[in-house]
Amino acid sequence: MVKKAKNSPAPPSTETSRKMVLRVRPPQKMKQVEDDVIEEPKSGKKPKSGVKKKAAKIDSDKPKKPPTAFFYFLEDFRKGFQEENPKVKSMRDVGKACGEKWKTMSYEEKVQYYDIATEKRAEFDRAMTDYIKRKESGEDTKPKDSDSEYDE
DNA sequence: ATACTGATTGTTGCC
DNA sequence: GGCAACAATCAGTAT
Repeated sequence: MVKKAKNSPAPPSTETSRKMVLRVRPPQKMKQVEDDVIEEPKSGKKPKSGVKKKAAKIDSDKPKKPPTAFFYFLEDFRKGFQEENPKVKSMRDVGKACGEKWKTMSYEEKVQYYDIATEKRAEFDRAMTDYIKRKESGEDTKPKDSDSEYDE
């Protein structure tokens, strides 16, 4: 008996029809106004599969995708894992262990993280809207406060 | 020394 | 319905 492999992680009633406007990739080719332009500071690596380009992410203004429930679980799991496995080095090993345990977790246990992720997504949605609004409003990134250009 | 990789699952958007 | 790509993290590896 291999136990029911299908855990059926189907939330009874949490998020089903959530028409979130989380647009990670603009489907339509916008004007693509190269204002700030995505100028890769590096050799010009663009995100392919397994994207992980760190360093010099100028898009600090752009709200990135919020971590999923699994990621939140990872954060917590990582701490405990490192304590019991100080020899473990990076997330690779932890991730595997975490993923394994994640599958063994019950929905009730996972739902906690799901809830967090859901909230984060909502917040992200708002952040994105605000970001877009701000951008359309005319991205006024002027770190120069004080220094009144107008002489009063 | 710096940039990138790998591994995990979830979420999301388009075709 | 399914795929592709991206989200964090961190040590290790490659140039």
